[in-house]
Amino acid sequence: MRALGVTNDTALLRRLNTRATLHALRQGGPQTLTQLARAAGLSRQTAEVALADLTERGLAEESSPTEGRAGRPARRFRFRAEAGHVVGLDVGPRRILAMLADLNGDVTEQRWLDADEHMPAAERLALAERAATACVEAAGLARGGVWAATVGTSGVVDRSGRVSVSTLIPGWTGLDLGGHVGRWFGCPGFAANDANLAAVAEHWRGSARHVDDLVYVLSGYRAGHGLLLDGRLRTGRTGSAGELGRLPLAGWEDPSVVLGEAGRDAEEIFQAAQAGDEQALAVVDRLAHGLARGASALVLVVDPELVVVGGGLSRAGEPLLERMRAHLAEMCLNPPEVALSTFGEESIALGAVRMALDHVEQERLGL
Amino acid sequence: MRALGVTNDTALLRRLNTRATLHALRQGGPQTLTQLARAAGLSRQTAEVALADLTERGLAEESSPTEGRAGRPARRFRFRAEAGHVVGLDVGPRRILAMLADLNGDVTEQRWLDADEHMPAAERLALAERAATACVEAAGLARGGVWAATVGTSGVVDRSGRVSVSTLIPGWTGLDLGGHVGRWFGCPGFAANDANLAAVAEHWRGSARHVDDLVYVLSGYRAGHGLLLDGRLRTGRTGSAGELGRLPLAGWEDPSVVLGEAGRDAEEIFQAAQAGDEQALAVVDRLAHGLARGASALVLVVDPELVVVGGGLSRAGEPLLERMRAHLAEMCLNPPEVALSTFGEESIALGAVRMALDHVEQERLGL
DNA sequence: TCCAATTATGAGAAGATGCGACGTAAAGCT
DNA sequence: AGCTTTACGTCGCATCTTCTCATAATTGGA
Repeated sequence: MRALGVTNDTALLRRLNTRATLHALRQGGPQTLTQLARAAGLSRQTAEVALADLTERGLAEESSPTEGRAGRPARRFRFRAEAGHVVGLDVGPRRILAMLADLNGDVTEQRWLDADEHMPAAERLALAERAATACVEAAGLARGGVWAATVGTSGVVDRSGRVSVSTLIPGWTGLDLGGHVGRWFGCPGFAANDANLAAVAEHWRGSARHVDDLVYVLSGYRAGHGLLLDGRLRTGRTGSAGELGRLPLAGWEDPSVVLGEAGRDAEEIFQAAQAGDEQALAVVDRLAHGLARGASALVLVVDPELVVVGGGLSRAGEPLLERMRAHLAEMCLNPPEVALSTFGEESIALGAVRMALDHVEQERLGL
Repeated sequence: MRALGVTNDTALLRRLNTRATLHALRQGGPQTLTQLARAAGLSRQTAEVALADLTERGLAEESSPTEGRAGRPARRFRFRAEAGHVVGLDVGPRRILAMLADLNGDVTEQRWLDADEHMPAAERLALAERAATACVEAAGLARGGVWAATVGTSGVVDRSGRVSVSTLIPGWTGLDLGGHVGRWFGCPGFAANDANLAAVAEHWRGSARHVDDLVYVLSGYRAGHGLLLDGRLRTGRTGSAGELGRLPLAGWEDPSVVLGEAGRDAEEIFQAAQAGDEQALAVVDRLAHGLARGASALVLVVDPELVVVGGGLSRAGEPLLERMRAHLAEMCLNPPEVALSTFGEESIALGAVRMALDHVEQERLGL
């Protein structure tokens, strides 16, 4: 029970109202003083004071004085999204993606780099740093221009940003990933599980925009489940929430085995299935069954509104979804909606950006 | 995004400070003005104003003027827990328990009534109302003295307090349980799943007091799982979170079948197991295995800190826990702690009390 | 070109709240 | 009875918000 009796003087009011003004400014784009005051639920004078404060902190700026309407031209303000930036990284077994985004979360730079599955940890880290600094330099940011950074990776990542279990990436287990990335830019650094970050991205701007309880199924080469409840990430005590590896689910089939038995290239099967090929559809059905088995455990446990399917198998598209819906309907009392991931391969880095922004908004913007 | 720009004037400060004062008053018991001010982080004057407000609302009272210390006697204030009451009910297939509690959550009246498994819904409801009103009348409460009421029952209960699925109680499906109990006392009425309420009770005052992420396993005649994350109940979109009934878990055994095969009375087996009887221990191990199977799904999905075991099988005590720990350790990467329920048969009604209090604290006390 | 209409600004007054300081009251102790 | 101790109560001041009203800067039409 904190945040109650810390400083309930008028300074708190001021902070609250500045926060409300900043929120209104970020939500509604460039606005006049009067519009901002109305949006924030404040008087014009109060909004003005708040904006003076924000301007001094570099977060707001008075912009183009007017546009063609009757009456005295209104003062317009805009949010200075370029006042700070965050870095989001996806460090996978085979590829690395770095993104640089401004305070609006708009991605201004991004770099893909290829990695090797067997690459040692130090080399992979160096590659990730190169991808990230390339973005930062391309944007011409000064030292201290990165306010927070987050890495997403496969494996179990604990609250402190340390990888506690990683089976896919050599030398990864025990690595303080969050600490490393923070040191690169002299800013707070975080790390999280890839499926969890993908879930965050979908909730932020993707298929799960209007949903607060969702399960993300990362299928394919990297597998895992992400869990968002009440709009917040659930990683569990040790960060291993959603790691179903050892749950003895009856009748589960490994996707790679299924695809192996099919004897055709995955992409080929997916296209054939979308064209209506019976044999390919049967393969997709078996894949869907496997995904639904895993997802059903999460669905039965948390009863979410939506299941978002991402990762390699999601390239099978609508036929896969349709079969997953059917299988989930058999396995669950109240089957949730099922949707495809919006962002595909970029979702993990995008979720990392969002997580870094969460920190910035809370700590530096005081939101 | 609300609660930002609603009324950020000084009245908000006042509400916040009154809230802080009330919080300090409830936490620390009867205290002097100065102590209260310090605990709430306010000046004495501000605390005084807040207390005047609370006194007017009947929530605080100036009590015994002094005790034997040097100096001018301090004014002492106490929280008037008797200003309001809540009702918590446990309506099960065979028994009904009603509790009346004051604003501190202290149970002042309680009544058990026997029901029959085959009793029609209307009759069961009438019995529940009788149990509850008996408590209210015994306490001599005036009309309007009950500020909120909650019922716990087996089955799936949705957010609105309606029973959407009930297999154990005839006529229960579709019943607006929350609405009924609210109408009895002319107050807000709520209903929730029994295992969930038991989890709430354990988190409130039981084995899970110091833990915010927990899974409650209600074992035995009534089965189910309760889920608390971040200290808050997770019921899911439709209220069916934790209903694993249709999860195809390999190697799961029905407890009643296990006990049936054992050929002895359950109570007898539990006692023998606690005395070290090998055969009885084997039965307990099979039961523990079944419970752990179900619990493991929840544990793997949400990675909680603690699993609390309640319900009939929990009477097997420490041997059951010990076996569950062993089985969970096999099934989970990071096995959580396992503990026995503190409250036994009263946990559901107690959780109902707590849920009613949650509503009262939020809506009537403005906490 | 000038004037009315329109819209927003800017300054001042009033109301509410919180806090620090200082004098005062009420007890115990010698 | 007087001193010490502890807490009370009042006063004044600072902060913050809102309301009001006069003023400024445009547009559009006569």
